[in-house]
Amino acid sequence: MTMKAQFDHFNCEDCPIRHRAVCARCDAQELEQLEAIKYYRNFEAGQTIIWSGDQMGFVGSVVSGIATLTQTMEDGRTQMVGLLLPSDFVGRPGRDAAAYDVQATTDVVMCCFRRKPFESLMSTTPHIAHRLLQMTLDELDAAREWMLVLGRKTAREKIASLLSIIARRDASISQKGLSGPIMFDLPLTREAMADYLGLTLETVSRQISALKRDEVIKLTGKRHVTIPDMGRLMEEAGDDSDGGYLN
Amino acid sequence: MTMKAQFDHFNCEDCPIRHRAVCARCDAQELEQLEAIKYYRNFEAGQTIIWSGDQMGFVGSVVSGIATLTQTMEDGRTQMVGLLLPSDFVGRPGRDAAAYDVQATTDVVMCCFRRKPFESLMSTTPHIAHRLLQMTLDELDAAREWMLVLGRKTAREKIASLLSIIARRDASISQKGLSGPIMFDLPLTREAMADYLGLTLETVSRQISALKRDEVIKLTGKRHVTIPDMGRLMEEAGDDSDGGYLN
DNA sequence: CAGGTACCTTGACCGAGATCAAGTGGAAAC
DNA sequence: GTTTCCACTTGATCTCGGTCAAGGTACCTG
Repeated sequence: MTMKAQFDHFNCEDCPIRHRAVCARCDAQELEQLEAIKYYRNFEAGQTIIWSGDQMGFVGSVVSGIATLTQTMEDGRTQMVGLLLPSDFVGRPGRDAAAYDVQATTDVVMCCFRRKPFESLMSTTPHIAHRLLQMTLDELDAAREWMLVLGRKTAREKIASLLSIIARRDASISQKGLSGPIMFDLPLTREAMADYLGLTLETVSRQISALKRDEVIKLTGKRHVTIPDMGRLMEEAGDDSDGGYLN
Repeated sequence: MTMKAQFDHFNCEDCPIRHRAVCARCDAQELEQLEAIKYYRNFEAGQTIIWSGDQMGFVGSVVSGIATLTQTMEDGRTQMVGLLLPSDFVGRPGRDAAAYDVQATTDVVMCCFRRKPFESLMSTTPHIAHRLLQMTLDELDAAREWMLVLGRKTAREKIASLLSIIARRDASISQKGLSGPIMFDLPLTREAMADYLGLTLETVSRQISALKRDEVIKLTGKRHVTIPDMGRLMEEAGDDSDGGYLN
């Protein structure tokens, strides 16, 4: 309920995702054109932002909060296919109907662009199309890394992989680096983690307990995680722990 | 050994993937610029086209044959993360080192573009960038469908899903439609199917035998498949069998 | 404070798919 | 023709993670 009004409108110049979102490369004049077709929408934790199959009147960016992309089979089995963080893009230009459910896992603010005007803007300003291509290629890489997790990793490795992804993302946002202990809050319930990793929530819970018992992680409450040794966690994830590159 | 010379060079105008590849939208003048930086390369079945980590001097399109994108863990577990068919794009503009292994599963002809010139061409001709965005978005959708298969489907459903993907692709290339029996040759070994689906080759073999026993498919030899009833197969895959849309 | 609810943990048991092992079939090689 | 090899099949057994079930904990609300 609090502080929502501040998002009813603000300038692109002051936008917290200005330098990472689909508009990152736009110049002042292009931003102006975007401003003309944009509007903000707020969603509460748990709310469904888009239902699969819905007509898409808009595309847009996550400004703050975390949302999930999920696919559901007729019998109810669900698989998360995307985790949307601030600056991530929602929707597909040129597509009428949504292909996935989009749900807010925390309170979410979205910067929406009316779809048709956005599409024509895209065809005239290469900066937007080019940035969107770059972001889509990154997402494709992430999806492929995730496929290895889903197809070939054990439950323990899956949990360790998820934790290391979240840890790296947090480190990259907060600019803290990966040496020394890392702390963060899990933005997902056990069930959402299970849907992410192709597991059941019971298995997620058991493996988190096991990693805690083995001192790979520390837990404060149920959501606050401390990682004393990032290298150790990455070994558990089955990843090359040779430092690696920070995106 | 036979008939390779014909691919040493031919005109883009006569190219079998002219209307589907990254160059699909290019006009005559743009094609000319592409011609100047392109060359053909032939690979034999089983050959590795690109090793993960290699410097990428080129990007390109599969002209004919089938290749796979795979990721491998240190202990040897491998997961296929992409199946490359004629017209599919290989490589990522702007990236120096290959992220995945690319292997030819049949004899493959590639149309390669030297990377640096291709990148600068891309920034001047929106037709290429736009087509690449479209293809990347399609690949991302395919990857997400695949994530549902890997994370939530049973072994039997996985096999049925793979067969239905191949069947639909063949139908779309040969323009035969999906009513009536469908026939095709499996382009993958049991092991490659296992790597695709996150299974072992033994499980793949058993499930194929089971689908044959239950008359969902017919086998002639080990590779030639006949699908008497596509709706039945899609039920087995756990997909909505409501006809669906053909891409 | 009691009661409810949402989220999480833990235990007991079970089964789908992995693992280990042996055998088959067909095509190329000698 | 037989040897070899590779892709594949099938069987026996094991195990990881799923299923079912019973609490536990923190935070609401009345």
